Amino acid sequence: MARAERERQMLDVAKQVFAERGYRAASMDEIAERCGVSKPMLYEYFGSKDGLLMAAIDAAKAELYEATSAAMAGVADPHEMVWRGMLAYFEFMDAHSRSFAMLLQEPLLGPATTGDALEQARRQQSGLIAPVIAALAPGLPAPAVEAYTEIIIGGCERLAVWRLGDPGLSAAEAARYMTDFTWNGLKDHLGQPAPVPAPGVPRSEGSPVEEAG
Amino acid sequence: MARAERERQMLDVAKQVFAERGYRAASMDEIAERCGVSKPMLYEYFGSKDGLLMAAIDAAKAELYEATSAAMAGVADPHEMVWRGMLAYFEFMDAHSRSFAMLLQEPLLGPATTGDALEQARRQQSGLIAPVIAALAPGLPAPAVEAYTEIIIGGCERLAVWRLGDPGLSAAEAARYMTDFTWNGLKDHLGQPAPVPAPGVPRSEGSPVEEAG
DNA sequence: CGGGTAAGTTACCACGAGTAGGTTACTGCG
DNA sequence: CGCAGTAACCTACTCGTGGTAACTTACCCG
Repeated sequence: MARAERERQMLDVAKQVFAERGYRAASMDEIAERCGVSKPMLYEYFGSKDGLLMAAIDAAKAELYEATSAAMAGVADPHEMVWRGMLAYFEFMDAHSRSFAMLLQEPLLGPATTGDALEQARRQQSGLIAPVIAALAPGLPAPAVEAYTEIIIGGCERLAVWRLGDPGLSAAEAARYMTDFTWNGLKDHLGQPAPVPAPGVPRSEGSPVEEAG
Repeated sequence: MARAERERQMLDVAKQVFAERGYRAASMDEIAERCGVSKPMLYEYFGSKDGLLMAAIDAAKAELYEATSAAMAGVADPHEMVWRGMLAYFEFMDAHSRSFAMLLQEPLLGPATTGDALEQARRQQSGLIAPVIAALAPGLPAPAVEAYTEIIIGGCERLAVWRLGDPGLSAAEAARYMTDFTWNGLKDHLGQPAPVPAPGVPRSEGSPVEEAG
């Protein structure tokens, strides 16, 4: 089998196995076996288990970037642009939930480089978002633009992960909440301040500080 | 040495080693050695490497909860309350950056359960935030409150991680951006829509889709 | 002193990442 | 045709590290 073809096949199988088992529990032996190939071939093509993961992330990153930027391209109204981008983002997460759940949800494993790879993906997203914000709020200083961009990205990620465990929120609804919050914050919803229950007091489920041990 | 004392010592050493090496690269042998104890003792006390990590996370979680809830307790004004909570959060991250960087930044490792543990920590935070939002915006439907809460948590995390690589943003500034964004979104900053550069066109660093291979 | 228990140890196993070195098979060339 | 070179590929191994079984010491209590 030709190199390019094998490489593609290996990547597909790897993505699948990683999604099924999680990165750590996935074994190179299994991936190799499912490819109908022996382990050293994987190392020939990807160098290491981390390398294989990185390649999978890079591929996903490219797909995500393509999906979101395509959705935003050619839209004139910035409000609409953000909406389209957000919607594309959440729909992409729906379509690839299995693999992205692994990336965003299961924390900590990583090859140190994995974090960097995800960080790169975020930089791509911030490259899409920041210009829109800057264009919308010309008076906003650059650091604020950057900070808001990060906040938006974090909000998107969190909402995406949260949605994995709660099927009651469609991609469109998530995108709507996100855009709404981005534009208005809480401002549009403010009523007269009601009393806020004091934190730190034991609640019905018991104090969370205690339940740790 | 008494059990409680040993346990505490082991936890301290483990946190340190995890922070130094990262979870994956940290070996149980090294942790044991640095404790001046043999490996099976670690297993006696924590069951597994994951268990040890979980214990460390639980401890950090409790500390974080305590710090933020203490900062918010006894404050009457909700606006002020959010500000205090955010500030406490970012200051906590400053103080514990090494360990929390590992938790939030390095993605993927995990024991499947680690993700759950972090999720629990987020639930604690959402337990602090959601009531404030609900109190502030009495008309806001519950699902929206939940969604906004997640967005805020995600924004905080992202900003915290981002700050790790960019020392130019103080905890107070981060907290200010976060509260400002939470209250106003972009609304307060909107100018007349300027033209937004179209996404998807190659930029100076080259197309990110290409740079993957 | 003797028994029970809790802290602690050595010496091991299993499993999975990564590698050395050899084998097949196809291509191009005299 | 026969031979060299090369590229895909495999068997069989090493080694680090998580995890465990079985034994040893030391203390407390009657």
